[in-house]
Amino acid sequence: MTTFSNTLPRPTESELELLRILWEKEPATVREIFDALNRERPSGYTTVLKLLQIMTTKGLVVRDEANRAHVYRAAMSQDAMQSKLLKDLSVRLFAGSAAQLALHALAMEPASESELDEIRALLHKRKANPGLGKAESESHRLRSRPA
Amino acid sequence: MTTFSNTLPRPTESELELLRILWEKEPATVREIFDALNRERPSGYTTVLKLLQIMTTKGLVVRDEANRAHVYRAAMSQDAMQSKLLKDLSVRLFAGSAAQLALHALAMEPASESELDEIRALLHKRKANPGLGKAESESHRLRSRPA
DNA sequence: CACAAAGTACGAAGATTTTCGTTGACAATT
DNA sequence: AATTGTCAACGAAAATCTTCGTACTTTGTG
Repeated sequence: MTTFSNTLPRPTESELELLRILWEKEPATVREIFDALNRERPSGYTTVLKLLQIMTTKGLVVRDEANRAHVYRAAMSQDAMQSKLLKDLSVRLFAGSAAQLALHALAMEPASESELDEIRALLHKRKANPGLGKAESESHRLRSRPA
Repeated sequence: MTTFSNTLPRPTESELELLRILWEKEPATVREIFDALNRERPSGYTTVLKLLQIMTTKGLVVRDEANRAHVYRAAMSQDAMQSKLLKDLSVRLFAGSAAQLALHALAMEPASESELDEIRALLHKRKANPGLGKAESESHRLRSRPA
């Protein structure tokens, strides 16, 4: 097979759309994904198929070819992808500060009580244990810059 | 006159790069932006110029043509753009929940004490006055990953 | 005035993304 | 076996993004 880069490329707009569906319904066939997508917006079957093929070569999804109708899965969990893209956006738009990003996001929209509680809990843990990210999987730690 | 759409398009990768410089230095001429960009990465003068022209037609920047060297400004403040793109990402990746997004971002990277304080203050205000944001939609499934 | 410097406008090539038509393989049904 | 329906593979067109060369214009200097 082609050489593996351990860093998956950033999904494009449409690719992300399919990933969203996949995370919801995986594992899924092209037909299933196609149907789900068309509940949101019109699109052709082969369009979805082609995209999934491209995403396969990019490593964004993996497929099981055992049966005639191939079965697809996302290669990266939604959680991991969220981290990845957030980090990306924080660099591009918030000078690398995820905290600034978070603050902005919080100010933007009301949160439910349970969500607020979760955040409070996180802040508590943070206070006791500052500088502890959740970078458990593949993500490396950032040096905290001069405060 | 060209018809005005009140919603600006999402800036592309390179466009965002120029916007970042603009927010820092605006108002600025092409030369100034070009110089600043080349402190980060190599690029041609006309490349920057062309991009700015495109961004002008898109409405992402506005320019003052009074003098020979046109002077550019971002059409949208950094703050507004941050909100816009964050909202966008929350829809595309977090089922519309900016709070979930914020939570994820917080968990990702250590924040400074002052930033944490800011967040605490915001949470306080939120508690006293819930539903202060824009949308009151309820869409969330909470998930705290196994620590 | 002629020349050089600095600027904008234009066009176009290359890369990537998005979309879909067509083809051929396989399977189920008659 | 012939017909009909489903599917993956392929190629290619259309749209968008990225980059830069070339040409023309304006300003300042001798």
